[in-house]
Amino acid sequence: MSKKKNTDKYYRIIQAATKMFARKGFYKTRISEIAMEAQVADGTVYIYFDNKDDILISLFEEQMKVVIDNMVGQISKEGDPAKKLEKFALVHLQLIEQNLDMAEIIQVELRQSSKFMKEYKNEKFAQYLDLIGEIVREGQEKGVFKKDVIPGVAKRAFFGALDEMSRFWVLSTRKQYDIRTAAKQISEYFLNGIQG
Amino acid sequence: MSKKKNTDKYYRIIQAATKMFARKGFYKTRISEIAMEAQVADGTVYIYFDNKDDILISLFEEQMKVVIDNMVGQISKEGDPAKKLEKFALVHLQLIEQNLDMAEIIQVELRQSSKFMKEYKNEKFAQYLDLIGEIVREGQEKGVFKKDVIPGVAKRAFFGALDEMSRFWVLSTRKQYDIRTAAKQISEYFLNGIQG
Amino acid sequence: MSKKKNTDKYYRIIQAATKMFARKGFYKTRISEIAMEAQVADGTVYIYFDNKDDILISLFEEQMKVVIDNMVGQISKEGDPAKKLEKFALVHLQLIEQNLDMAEIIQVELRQSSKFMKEYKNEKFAQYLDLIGEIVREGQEKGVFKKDVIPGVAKRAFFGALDEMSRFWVLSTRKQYDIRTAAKQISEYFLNGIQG
Amino acid sequence: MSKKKNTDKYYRIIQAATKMFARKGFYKTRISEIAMEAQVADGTVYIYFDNKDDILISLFEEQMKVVIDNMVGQISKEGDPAKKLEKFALVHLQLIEQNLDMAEIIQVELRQSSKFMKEYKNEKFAQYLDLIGEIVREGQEKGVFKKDVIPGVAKRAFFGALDEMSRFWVLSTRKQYDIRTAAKQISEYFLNGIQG
DNA sequence: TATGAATGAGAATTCATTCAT
DNA sequence: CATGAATGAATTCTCATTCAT
Repeated sequence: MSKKKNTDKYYRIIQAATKMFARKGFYKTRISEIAMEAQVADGTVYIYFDNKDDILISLFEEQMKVVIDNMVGQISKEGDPAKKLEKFALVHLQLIEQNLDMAEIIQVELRQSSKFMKEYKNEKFAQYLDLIGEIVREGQEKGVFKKDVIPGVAKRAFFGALDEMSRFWVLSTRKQYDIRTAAKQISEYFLNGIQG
Repeated sequence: MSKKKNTDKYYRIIQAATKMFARKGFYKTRISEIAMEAQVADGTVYIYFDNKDDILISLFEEQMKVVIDNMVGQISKEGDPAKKLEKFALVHLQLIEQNLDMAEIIQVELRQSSKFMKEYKNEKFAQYLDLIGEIVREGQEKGVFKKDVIPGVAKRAFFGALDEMSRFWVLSTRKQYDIRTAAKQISEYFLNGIQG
Repeated sequence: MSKKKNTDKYYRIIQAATKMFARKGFYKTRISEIAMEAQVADGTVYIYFDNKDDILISLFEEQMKVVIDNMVGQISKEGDPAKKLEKFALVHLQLIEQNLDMAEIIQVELRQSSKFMKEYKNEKFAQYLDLIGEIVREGQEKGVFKKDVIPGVAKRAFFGALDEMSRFWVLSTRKQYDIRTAAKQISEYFLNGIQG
Repeated sequence: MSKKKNTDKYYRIIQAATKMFARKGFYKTRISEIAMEAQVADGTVYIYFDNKDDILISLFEEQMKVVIDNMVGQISKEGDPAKKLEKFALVHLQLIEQNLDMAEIIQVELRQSSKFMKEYKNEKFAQYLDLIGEIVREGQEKGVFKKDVIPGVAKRAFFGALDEMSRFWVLSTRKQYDIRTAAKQISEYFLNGIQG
């Protein structure tokens, strides 16, 4: 009964679910709507996924794989930790912009994951967050970041700042600031503060 | 037909819902569970609220009123914008700590609000966010914050940093850092950056 | 626990119920609506009536008392059975016209009585119907009506003709025929037939 | 989303609903009872019908289609308008007798239709009534019915007479008159009157 | 008597999931 | 593999009725 992956229909369902979850939310989205959007029968969804929860998790992990790989590739090109943080901010916001539906799901639906799926340990997200933690640690080792900065706090603060910014992006219809500006601002705050 | 407010039962239901929504999430919480927790009959819930959505909204607005008043009072005691930001961070995390259930609902359930309640304009949240925006603007006017900081970005970045931090708090069972430390760290990043 | 009758509130509730049942139907009418219309509290309704069914029955019997007395009085003025039938038709339609709400309840809601109130024997209605039966019998005895007419069939046929006519009246917004015309036509059909 | 018709289950549900509505009335009948009677799951009912109202309407229209076709066929065999009326009376009562459940629903439940279904325009019934109106008009044209008879009144009077008669039939447990007698009597009243 | 807040049994409807074809 | 009709458990909300004040 193991589910088939990496097939055309599997991805069509993932795509359809991404779209529908983003539009209507996880709970308000019907399996039949996903099936219709994916142009398959309702029952077919259950050939590829165990249940509704499984669609959400799969969708998330599938995309985070890509996102993390992408991010790791981009960051590793930079040597300087400060540049790496700047790059992270930019790439993060760009990824959001390129995949608004996915971004909305991560921000809105997946927050609930701890509630509705007790067993789901969101490792992919921890991994993503740690990319920031690693940069901070590296900066401290190289002596360019303050020693008293706590990486576990800093990574959350930095990610949170980006995340809140992107929520605004996702939800607002007309974008007031361009991505480069926002990314630049946020990394600047973190690196040098707003105090002048 | 207008619903009774400011009565004992009204607040008992709000309390019960806060607890249950935090534990099980909005969708997984049954009206009957809220009623039982509040020690009223199922039908009684509908004397005080229009429907399940109304409970969530009411609960949120009721608490935000208190939170905003509280925060405004605390900040106004400080004269220096930098001190105000520090204070905001500390008070925010303290409020979270004192009301973990409410915090969880705001962070997890209310994010969905834009999905399941198209009409609900979350003005209280915008108001709260603007408290930060105002501090930033004030700091710029006083010449203590950099001129090129965009208040609309900074307020989100700062709130996001605190919010992500507190999510970690809310969700993790054992607290690794104390609140004062976290608040101090985050405001320090924003004021002076992590670069040293 | 016997219910008080013949009081101001009792009649106000009867009036309110008549209006609401006619507008919305028995099942769709809420006790609270009747109470509001009667300007009494919900609980007060139960001081005067046992339950919702009891309101419908009381309302019906209360009005039929008046209707039957009225009809008996009017008919007894006529000596000729044919004239009596004519009179019956006219008075019936006039009563309907004067009390459209009541008419609607009799025609629509009370038809259901045998369904929702197994125990309710609609004696008042049988009594009303028998007024016609009596006229027929009298006419036969006097030798003015055909001997082979079965009074039990004739009374139903005559009443049914009037009733269907008045349903049309009650339900249609603009009246196409005046009452005297309709009453005259119907009694004419019965007395002399449409064949000519 | 469009409902399936003309399937085995569709008709089984119609049959079950006809039976239950006739026995207990529309409001007192539970969907679960209809489902059980039809030997399908509760949810299955909603595959074939939008809601409870829709069952009642569908049931009625489905049967009226048959009744009207049947009646038209029978009447057209007669040439003489008087014979046609006689035939109408007989066939109407026979149809009632053959389908007591349906008859009860039409007489009792559907009277409420104008109340609980504001939008439902009972066209099938108007059509049925007009069969009588047409016969009357035809009779007048052929010079066998009086000129001053108003077809719109006569059709209601004739139908009402039959309808009231059949209500008696439907509701009474033991039948006192046979159908042919009743039909003969009623059409005789209309054609030649009871006056002799 | 009169009130109206509270009750809680009850019912329509939904929708994730299954499984015969 | 794919289908989609069928299932039936589950849940919100209603409203007649009660009863403490």
